[in-house]
Amino acid sequence: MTDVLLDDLNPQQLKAVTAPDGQVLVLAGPGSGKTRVLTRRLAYLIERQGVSPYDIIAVTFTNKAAREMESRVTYMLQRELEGLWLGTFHAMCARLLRREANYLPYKSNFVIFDADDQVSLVKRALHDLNIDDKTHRPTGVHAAISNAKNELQLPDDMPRRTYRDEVVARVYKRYQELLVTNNAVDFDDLLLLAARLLEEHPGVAEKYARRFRHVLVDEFQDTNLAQYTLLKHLAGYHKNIFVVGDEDQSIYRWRGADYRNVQRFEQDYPGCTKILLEQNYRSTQNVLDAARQVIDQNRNRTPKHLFTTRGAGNKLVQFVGVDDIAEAAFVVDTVQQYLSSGKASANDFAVMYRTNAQSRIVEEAFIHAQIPYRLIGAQKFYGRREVKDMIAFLRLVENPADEVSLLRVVGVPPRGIGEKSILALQQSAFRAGISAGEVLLDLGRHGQDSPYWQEIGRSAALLADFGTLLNEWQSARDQVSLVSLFDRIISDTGYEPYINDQSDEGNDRWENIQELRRLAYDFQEKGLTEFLQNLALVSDQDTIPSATEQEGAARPQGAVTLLTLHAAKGLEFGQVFIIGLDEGLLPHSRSRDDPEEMAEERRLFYVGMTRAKNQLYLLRSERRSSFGTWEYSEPSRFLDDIDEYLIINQGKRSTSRRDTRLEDMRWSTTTVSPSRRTTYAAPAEKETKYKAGMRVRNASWGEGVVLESKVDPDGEETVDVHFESVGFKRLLASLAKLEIVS
DNA sequence: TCGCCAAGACTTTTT
DNA sequence: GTCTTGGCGA
Repeated sequence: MTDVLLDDLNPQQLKAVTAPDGQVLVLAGPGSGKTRVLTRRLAYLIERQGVSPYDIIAVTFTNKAAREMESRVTYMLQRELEGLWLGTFHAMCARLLRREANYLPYKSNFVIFDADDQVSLVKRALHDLNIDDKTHRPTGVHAAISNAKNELQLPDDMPRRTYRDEVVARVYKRYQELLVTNNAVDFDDLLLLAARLLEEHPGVAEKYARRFRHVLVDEFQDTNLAQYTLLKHLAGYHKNIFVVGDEDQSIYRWRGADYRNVQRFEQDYPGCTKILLEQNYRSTQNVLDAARQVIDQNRNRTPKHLFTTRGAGNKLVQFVGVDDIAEAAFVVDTVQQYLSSGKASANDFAVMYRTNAQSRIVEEAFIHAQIPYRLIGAQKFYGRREVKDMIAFLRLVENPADEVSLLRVVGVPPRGIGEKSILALQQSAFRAGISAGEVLLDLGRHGQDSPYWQEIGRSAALLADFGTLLNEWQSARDQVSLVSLFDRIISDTGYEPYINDQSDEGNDRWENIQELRRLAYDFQEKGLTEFLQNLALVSDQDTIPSATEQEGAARPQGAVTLLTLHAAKGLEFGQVFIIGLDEGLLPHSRSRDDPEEMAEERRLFYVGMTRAKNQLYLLRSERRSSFGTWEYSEPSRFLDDIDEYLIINQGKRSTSRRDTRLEDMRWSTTTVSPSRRTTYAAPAEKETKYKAGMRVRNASWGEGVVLESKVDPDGEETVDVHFESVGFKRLLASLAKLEIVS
């Protein structure tokens, strides 16, 4: 009798999945089956313990994790999970707050402000308080407010030890007032308001605590105080809380995450069951050993001994480029070698870096080599101006009080409404004690009969026109589908000709609008409110296809993934390149003076290393371009922690800038054929450069014997070599840099 | 009111 | 080097 739910679990996993009621702390090393344990636990509770999905809440940090968990459990149990609360912390809090909005100064259809909105609101607050935004930069003040919120502090709770504190507290207060008038909450508010709601209204807290017989939490090490408090309340009655995490993978300290919540958990629940998952199913032992040598330098953690049955595997490869271009060239050449030998497909590779700025040079190198790649993060889609415009229109329809959105689109496309008109509108709204949006709607409805028409004066007609549009959209919202509303807005505003000037960029912008429209299509039934919430709470992170999605026929050859170390958490790749292992970059210079920050940099490196299944490449370069000049750096201190016997040093290579420029010129010609890929190739002679029996040397694999060499019609020479170190390899002569020994 | 141009800032990570 | 912001002229 087989048991699909439990049979394939190792003893520790089994113990976790089938743990009795109470508090369970699962410390799961990288690749130890953390997600599997969590999903099986959920399935186990429902299927074997007879717990109704309605009585369970499961929280994650990303939408992707939530989706994956849901689909796996649904598949496993072959049933829908009616009533289950499963989603990100932010989404679960939004759901709670919308339900309990009568306890809050918000209407239940509040909108969620993203980072940009938040900063512009801080700007507004600074302006209102006559504070100079040069000495107190909006982003900095916002960060301080955000930190306070993560610590559950309201303006009056904040310490005021310096003048700066004083300013921040005042701005925070004003900022919060503005949010209320906009009927908007920010990311941090979702957590803060939910936590405080439960704290201040025991009746509400009890309602949810009684309902949720089981609380499940993913990535527990990344919780902040607000989240921890929230969980405590949610699990306050039944006290069945199952958390999974790994202190060593806590990389969101700057967002308020406190890995010590793991220790706090043990103190708060002395009777909790603690389970360590140490068997790794992902990497080779060499990768694990190296990663352990790095992470063992950190203190205040539960030591783990990760092991695998996969064997030692290859050693790590280290490479030092003379500059960042050589560094990128090494990555691309190496990938190229794998691809042409057919040993791997492009989606087996990932290039990871500390800062987004590092991606550009790697991107260029991949473009030149014509290897498809996929860039994760860096605000690719949702940060686009046209996308934000459209979202702002929709948000305005949903919530006319949203002045940030109103100001964004009132003059888009230009319709004769400028600074003066806006000021008149705002003053009029202020006098009437209502929002600017409401004044606009009234102007639209009543035209010259509106009480505001007179006092606004000259621009009233233009404002009224826009108000009319807004009114029409609002009624369309209730009558037609979301996508129809979307189309209405575009045609009413003449948005298409405005952004699409038929240039490449214009078409690109229009494409983005179409993409957003496709997303709206998925919310035809759920409606505008849900759509907007989803837009606010998804990130580009969530666009990373999961392993199962990747295997689909959609991408036959796949693409190399380029992503930050932060974005890499939870993913795995056959071959991983970590670039920029320089002091100042990894660890980042901003972390130099703070031991806690430094420890986090180390964890970040650890997270990156443990993404590798088969091969890990560690790269740095002696100098890299920054702003236009060269910056020189020392090797990262983290490299010193890895024993030499685990590393093969590939030495240096000097792909000079001149080479790349030459490449540029070739690629800019009009025709691009696949054979052009071989620009590095030796002169097109039919004769092979390498002959069977020759002894050759290669920087990575040392010496070997040529077995066979052939030139294809493109002039590309393929050499088969048997190396003493690694055995048979098929190489492109143009890329392999083989040196003839005899 | 709008669009263009120049100066300045920017690079840590993001739900 | 590139993107954003702000100032100025039409």
